[in-house]
Amino acid sequence: MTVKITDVARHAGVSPSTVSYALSGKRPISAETRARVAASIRELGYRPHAGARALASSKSNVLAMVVPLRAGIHVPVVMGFAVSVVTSARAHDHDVLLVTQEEGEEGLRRVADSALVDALIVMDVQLDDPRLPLLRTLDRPSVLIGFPSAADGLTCIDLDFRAAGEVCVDHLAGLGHRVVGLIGSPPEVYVRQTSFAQRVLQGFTAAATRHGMTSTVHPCEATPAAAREVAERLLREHPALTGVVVHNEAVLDPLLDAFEHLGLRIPADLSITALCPDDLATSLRVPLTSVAIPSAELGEQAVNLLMRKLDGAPVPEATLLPAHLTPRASTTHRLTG
Amino acid sequence: MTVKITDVARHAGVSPSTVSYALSGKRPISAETRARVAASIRELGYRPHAGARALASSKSNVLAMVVPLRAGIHVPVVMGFAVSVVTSARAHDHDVLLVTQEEGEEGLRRVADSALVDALIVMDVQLDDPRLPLLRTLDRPSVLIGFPSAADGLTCIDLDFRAAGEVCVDHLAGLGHRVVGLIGSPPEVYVRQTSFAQRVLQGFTAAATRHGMTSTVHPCEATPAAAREVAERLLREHPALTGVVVHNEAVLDPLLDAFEHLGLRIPADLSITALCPDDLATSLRVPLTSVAIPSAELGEQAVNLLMRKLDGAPVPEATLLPAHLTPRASTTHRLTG
DNA sequence: CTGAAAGCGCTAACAT
DNA sequence: ATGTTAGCGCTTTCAG
Repeated sequence: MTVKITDVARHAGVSPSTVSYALSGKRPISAETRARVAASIRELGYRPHAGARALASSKSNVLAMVVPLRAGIHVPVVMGFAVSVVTSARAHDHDVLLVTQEEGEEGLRRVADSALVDALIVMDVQLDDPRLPLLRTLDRPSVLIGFPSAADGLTCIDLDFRAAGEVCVDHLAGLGHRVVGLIGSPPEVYVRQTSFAQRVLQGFTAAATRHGMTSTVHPCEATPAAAREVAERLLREHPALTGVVVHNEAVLDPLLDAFEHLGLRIPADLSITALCPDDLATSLRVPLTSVAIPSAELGEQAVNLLMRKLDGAPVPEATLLPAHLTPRASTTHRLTG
Repeated sequence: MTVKITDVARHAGVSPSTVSYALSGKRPISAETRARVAASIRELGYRPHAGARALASSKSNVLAMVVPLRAGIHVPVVMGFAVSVVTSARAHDHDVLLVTQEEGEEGLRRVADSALVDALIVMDVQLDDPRLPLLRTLDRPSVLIGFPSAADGLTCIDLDFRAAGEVCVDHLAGLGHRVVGLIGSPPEVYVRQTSFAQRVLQGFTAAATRHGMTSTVHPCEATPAAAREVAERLLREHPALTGVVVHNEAVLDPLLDAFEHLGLRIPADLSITALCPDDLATSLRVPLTSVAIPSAELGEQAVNLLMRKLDGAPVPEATLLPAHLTPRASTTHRLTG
C-alpha cells in the first residue's frame, strides 16, 4: 500500500536504520549510501509515518498555537501572527495545531499530555491568566505572547507596549504639543486585564507626566459609531487638545473621518499617532505616524524561542521587541497661535 | 513516567484491550468494568498517546485546514471560518492542523501522505485550482470551500453567491430601483478567478437583466481611498443610480462615508445592500440590508461533510447554502419624482 | 560506517 | 463480556 521505511531500505540495498539515519543525519552516512537512499526515497515517494515517528522518538514535531477569539482583539493582527508562526514553524520542520482559547486549560492539557504536540505558543495572555500554573507544570515547553503579572518560570515575548505608549507621547511632546489624549482599546480589554492595553496606558501616562503634559484617556469600542462619539467627546471636554495616540486598529479610519467632520484638519489642527500594523497605517487617507505592531516578527521570534527550548538551550524569560515610531503625515508641530 | 494503557489496566484489574474498548466503545463492556476503568483513568490522569494511537489504528484524528493568505480576502471571514472549523472538529473529537496556502500542493501531500491528518479542508478554491488533481488522487477525503469550474469527484460547499447577487438585485427591483451598481471585490480577486466573486457578478448581472434594469460593475480595492474614488466615479458616470450592491467587506464604512460626503442620504437618495457577515452589517452607522456570509455555518457543515466521508458515507458533491437577505435600514423605495 | 533487533503505546484480530 | 497477542512503522540502542 503506502511505502514504508523497509521498502526504501530494500530498494536501496541498505538496512532500515540506515535509511532512518540518512534522514535524520544523526550518524555519519557515506556520501554514496546517502545518495542511493535519497534516490530510493524519491523514486518510491516515501513519507515517514508521522505517528510511528512520534511513537518511536517521542517527538511529534507539532506545536500547539492557542488563539484568542474574544472581543476587542484585532483579527488581522492575530491572523498575521498565526501565519507567521506557521511559516516559521515549517522552517524548523514543525507543523502547527490550532487550539482555541475556548478550550481553556483542558485543551492545553489534552494536546500536551497526549503527546500530540511537543510545545505550545499561547497568545493573548492576561495579567492573571488561569492557564499559567498549568503551563508551569506541563512537561512541555511553552512561549507566551504577552506578559502576565508574574512571569517567573515562563517564557514571554511581546512588543514593548509601554515603550510604544511612551514614544508616541515623546514624539508629540517634541513637536510642541501640550495636551494629549489616548484613544484606547475597547473597555472589555482593560476590564479583563489584558496586559498590552495596560502597558500602553502606563507608558502614555508616564511620558505625559514626565513632559508635564495634560493627558486624558478614553477607551473606545471597535465600531465606527463609538469612534465618532469618542472623537466628539474628546474635543468637547478638552478643547485645548492638539495630539492623540490611538491604540485601536479598528477605529482609525472612522476617527480620521470624525475629526474631519468636526472641522479639524490632520495634522494641521490635530496630530495623530497610532499603534497598529504598518500596512494599516499607510493605507489610510492620511498616512499615520505610528508604532508598528510587528506580528510577523513576533511570531517568528516566538517560534525561535520555542525551538531553542526544545533543544534544551536556555532562553531569556522575557523578550521585549523594541518600539519603533515611524513619522508619517499625521503629525506635525503644534501651531503656536 | 507518563501513565500508559497498561498502567490503567493493572490499576483497574483488567486487560489493556478492555481499557481500549472501554474508551472507544467498539465492543460491549459491562457497566461495572466500565466504571472501574473510568475511575482508574481519572485517578491516574491517563491520556492515550496520540502517536501510538495513530500508528495502531491508522487514524490520527486530525484534520488539515488550508487557509488563504492572499490579498483581497477579508480576514475576519477567514478567521471566523477557521474558528468554526476547529470548534466543530473538536465536537467530533478531531484536532485541526493549520496549513498555509503558501505550502501549495507539496504541503497537502506532506500532511496527507505522512498520515499526519486523516482529511483536509481547503479554503479559497479557484476556478482552475492547481491543487484539484492532487486532491482527487489523494487517498484521504477532502472538502473544498468554493466551487472550481470542474468539481467532479470532489466535495464542495459554499454560500450560494450567485443567488446572493440575485437576491440583492431582486430586493432593489422590488423597491422600484431601475439603475443599480455592483461595487465588487478587489480586481485581483477577479483576475485570479476566485469563484465566489465571479458568481456574485453573474447573479447580479443576470437579475438586473431579468428585471430590465441598467447595471454597472466596479471592482474596488480594499482601502478607504479606493472606496471614495469608486463612490465618486459611480455617481459621476451614472447620475440616475439609486441602488448599489456591495461585495467588499473592507470598504463598507468608507463607502457610507463617501456617499454622505457626496450629499446622498442613505437610504433616501441611495439604497445599499451588502454581502457581508451579519455583525458587520449591523455595526455600521446605517444598519445595512444584507445577505449574510455565514462563516460559522460553512465551517460546521464542511466538517460534517468530512466526518461523513471519513465514516464512508456518501455525501453530495455540491452543497450550496441558501442566500438569505435581511432587510435593514439601508434600503427603501425609490423616490418617484 | 552499517546492521540487527528491541521496543515506543496502542488497537484489533483471535481467542475463550 | 473479557483476555492474549501480534503487529502498526519508526528510532535507537547495541554490535560489529
